[in-house]
Amino acid sequence: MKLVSPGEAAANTNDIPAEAGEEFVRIGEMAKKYGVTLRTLRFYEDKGLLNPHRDGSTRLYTRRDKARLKLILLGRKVGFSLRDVKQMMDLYDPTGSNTKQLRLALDKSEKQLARLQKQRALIDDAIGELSNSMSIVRQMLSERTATPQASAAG
Amino acid sequence: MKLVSPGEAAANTNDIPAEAGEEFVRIGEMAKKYGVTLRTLRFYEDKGLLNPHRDGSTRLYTRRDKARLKLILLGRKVGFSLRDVKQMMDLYDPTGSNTKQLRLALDKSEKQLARLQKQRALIDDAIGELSNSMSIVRQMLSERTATPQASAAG
DNA sequence: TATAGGATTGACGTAAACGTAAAAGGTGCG
DNA sequence: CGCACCTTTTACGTTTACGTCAATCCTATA
Repeated sequence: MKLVSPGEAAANTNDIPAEAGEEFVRIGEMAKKYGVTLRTLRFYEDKGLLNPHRDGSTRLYTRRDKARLKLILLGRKVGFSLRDVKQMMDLYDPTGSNTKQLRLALDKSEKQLARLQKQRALIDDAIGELSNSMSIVRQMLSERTATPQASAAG
Repeated sequence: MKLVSPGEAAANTNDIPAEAGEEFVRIGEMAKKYGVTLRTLRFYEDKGLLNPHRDGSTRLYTRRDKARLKLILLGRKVGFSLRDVKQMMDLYDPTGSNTKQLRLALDKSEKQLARLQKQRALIDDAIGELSNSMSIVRQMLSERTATPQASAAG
């Protein structure tokens, strides 16, 4: 059932050669492993962020895809758009020093950091205003609740 | 040109009676005054958040509309959706104590406060991860930049 | 063989808050 | 008179990251 059943790697209908460490997983497992939906994985592929192999029409993900997905998820976590992530990933060259990629990443990161800090400021601001309003509302409510003492009760 | 020109309120083509304090402004002024676009004001009206009077087809905003708009903008600032804002506003009753309205507002505010705090936590998290990644990238870049010392320069 | 469980592609739907274009009417000024 | 400027309504477009069918296919299993 599972292509990467723990310990066994033979007697499979598919022709996938279990060449030392070449572990393929299908979309369902991949999704569970990283806590995303199938739709998400297909979407990322559609956007050019992933490029799983195919067995016929079935997607097969290798550890390369896993590494890429990890990067995507990290990128999303820190607030990059998928476009940004793709732009950075597209610069990756396994044969070079990737200086350009690193510089772009650093550049984008600095900007993103600034955005995050601004966002935090906005949120702090909002929290302040909201707390303020809440205390006022509480005040108004307590006035409506605790005054039947002076006026005629009822 | 302006319906509420400073000091003068007569000699106007429109039949708007300048009855003590009843100041009407048209959409353009209203927009400038609160830093929103015309589209925004029409949109809010379409969503039932505003109900300006009409002179024929021309919208005329009174201070009541201004008060409502202020509330809307405050709501948006603290992160409420327009639906939330409307829901709270719709409970307003000028003849009652508005206890229900206040309770709803307080309830929504508590939830929103929780959301904001969660958001802040996420952002702090993101800032942490991002800073982390950045220092790593900087490290990698400095290794690529500062090593022509050992290898042949170039 | 029937059935359940995965997998595929395609394509419309969703959320929020407007942006923007189009086509037209009203108004004051020179 | 004519033009600039403001306003109107209608309605599709934008953004981002998927959700949610729908129809179909393949495969392992009882």
